[in-house]
Amino acid sequence: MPDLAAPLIAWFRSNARDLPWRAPGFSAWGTLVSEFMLQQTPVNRVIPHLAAWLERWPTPTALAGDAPAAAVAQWANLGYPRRALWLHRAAVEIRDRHEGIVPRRVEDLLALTGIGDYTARAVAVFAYGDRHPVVDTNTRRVLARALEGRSQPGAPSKGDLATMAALLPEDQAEAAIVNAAAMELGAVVCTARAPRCEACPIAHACAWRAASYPDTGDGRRRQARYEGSDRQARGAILRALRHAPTHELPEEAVASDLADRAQRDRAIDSLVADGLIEASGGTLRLPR
DNA sequence: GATACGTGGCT
DNA sequence: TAGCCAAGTAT
Repeated sequence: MPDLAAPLIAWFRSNARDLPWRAPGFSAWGTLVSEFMLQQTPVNRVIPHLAAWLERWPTPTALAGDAPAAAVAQWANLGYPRRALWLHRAAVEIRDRHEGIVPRRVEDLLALTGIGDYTARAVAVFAYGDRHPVVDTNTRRVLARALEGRSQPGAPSKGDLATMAALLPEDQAEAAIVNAAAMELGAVVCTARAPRCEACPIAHACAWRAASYPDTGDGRRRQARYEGSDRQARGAILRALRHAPTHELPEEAVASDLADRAQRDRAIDSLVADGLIEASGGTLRLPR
């Protein structure tokens, strides 16, 4: 296997974006919050929301002491609002089980609500400097191309972690950089749509390039249509509640513009089931 | 393992 | 413009 670590490290040292969570002294809590926000939301949309969030809640305990409603409202238009609820739950768990300190062990991080294989290792590596493989969608695409000669990765699997682990240098600090560099490369050079191979530090060792860029992107499912969907209806209801003075509104006033009554009721029921809203006496509100 | 889950920018 | 895409997780 070619040594990808050395060129990745060199490239990252001179090309890494100046992102807030890479600033020296950025807290583990800040890293955790940033990773929650970055779960499926683009970097540029996260940055201003992250700053506002940390100003309001500088510690897990501060967030845990506030109502879930405050978290869901502050989440604004970042998307997938259940992440706000999960982040609040994680803060409560950190306060109650870890004395208010973001845990360092992957096992403990995985036990927190809303944290999976990616986020647990991202916090352990980027906040605490420990040596673990960190694999996100960018890294999976980079590895699929460089090592397998495929244009897109296959389904996520535990094997991804083993593959990345095999590329990491022994040195802890360098291993962390390789993890970050693989993600960064996928985000800005080895992109899904129009990769900039002329700027790639590992192009010389890339199996996809050597194979003349075959299109192996078969079998990819299309994202469901959003316009007119139940998800859009949920979003409209939540947006109305976020903007309401006390985060509550009469059920009849919520999303009255939703033409499909059955769809509105479905959306309300599913939001209640998810814990994102509460319903009682004809009133809808964000969770207290 | 497939599916549900927001929102907005880009092509 | 309709579709693609974005630092995933839980069920």
